[in-house]
Amino acid sequence: MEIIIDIEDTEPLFSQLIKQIKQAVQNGSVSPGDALPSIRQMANDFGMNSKTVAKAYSLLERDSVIQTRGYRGTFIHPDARNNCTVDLNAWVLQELRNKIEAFKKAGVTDSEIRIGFSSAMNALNS
Amino acid sequence: MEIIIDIEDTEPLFSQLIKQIKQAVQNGSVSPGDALPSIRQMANDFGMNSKTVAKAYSLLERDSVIQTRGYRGTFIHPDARNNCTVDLNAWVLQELRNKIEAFKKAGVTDSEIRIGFSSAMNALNS
DNA sequence: ATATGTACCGTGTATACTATTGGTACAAGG
DNA sequence: CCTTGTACCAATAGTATACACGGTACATAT
Repeated sequence: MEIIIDIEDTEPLFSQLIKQIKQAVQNGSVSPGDALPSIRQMANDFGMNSKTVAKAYSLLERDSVIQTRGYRGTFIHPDARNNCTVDLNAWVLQELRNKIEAFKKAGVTDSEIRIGFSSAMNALNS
Repeated sequence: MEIIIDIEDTEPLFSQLIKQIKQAVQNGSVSPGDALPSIRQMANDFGMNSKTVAKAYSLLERDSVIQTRGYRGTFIHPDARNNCTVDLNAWVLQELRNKIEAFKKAGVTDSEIRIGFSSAMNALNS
């Protein structure tokens, strides 16, 4: 598995890491069950903070691309190859587009939509 | 109809204007069919820019609280009393809350939701 | 000429928000 | 003592955007 992190890139580091790992899974560079470097290991190798790697790992686990087994380390998920093609964000995007389109047809202003979105997010966080 | 605009208030001017007019309708200070001051008139009376008043008027017309008849001026909508209780923004808020709640249950991060929202808004504007 | 609402171009400012990153500490286990 | 993953709190910098404002122009009609 070959990973290249470009600090100059505008793309966030954790996002780069996710992409690279998913690519490695799809390339076949890594197989289900393979062990991944630990969070701190990975952080040292690329000069990143361990929190940044942890963020990437937690997102990858949510998507069932990897599996964390606590102190035993992190491994490629059995169904990694399928799961890393599923794009949760694309689903979110589509759903939101439909809603926003409906709002606009009703005459709602962009500003009002944005304000409503902010309110909704705040309401669900407190 | 008595209108009071407070520049010191943090609430936007156009928003204050909308509220006051809706209140006047509900109070009965104005009745359906009554004429409203013209945009420029209203702007002069309160020392506001005419664009600010125009914004308030256009939103009120969208909500069918007032009716603009071009060069003939602006009047209170026949169904103003009912329509000014309908809150379009509340509807938007509720719809978005439902969607966001569904996203969160699926494990989508707040950040990802926000990014998806931005993307959707941009996509529908270009 | 004057008045109506509306549309387009623009400017600036202040604010609020958020993503990213970092540091520290914890429980569980070898 | 070492590792594993994870949770908490904090600071920074950058972005985005809402808001108000200005000017000009148009078609319409008195």
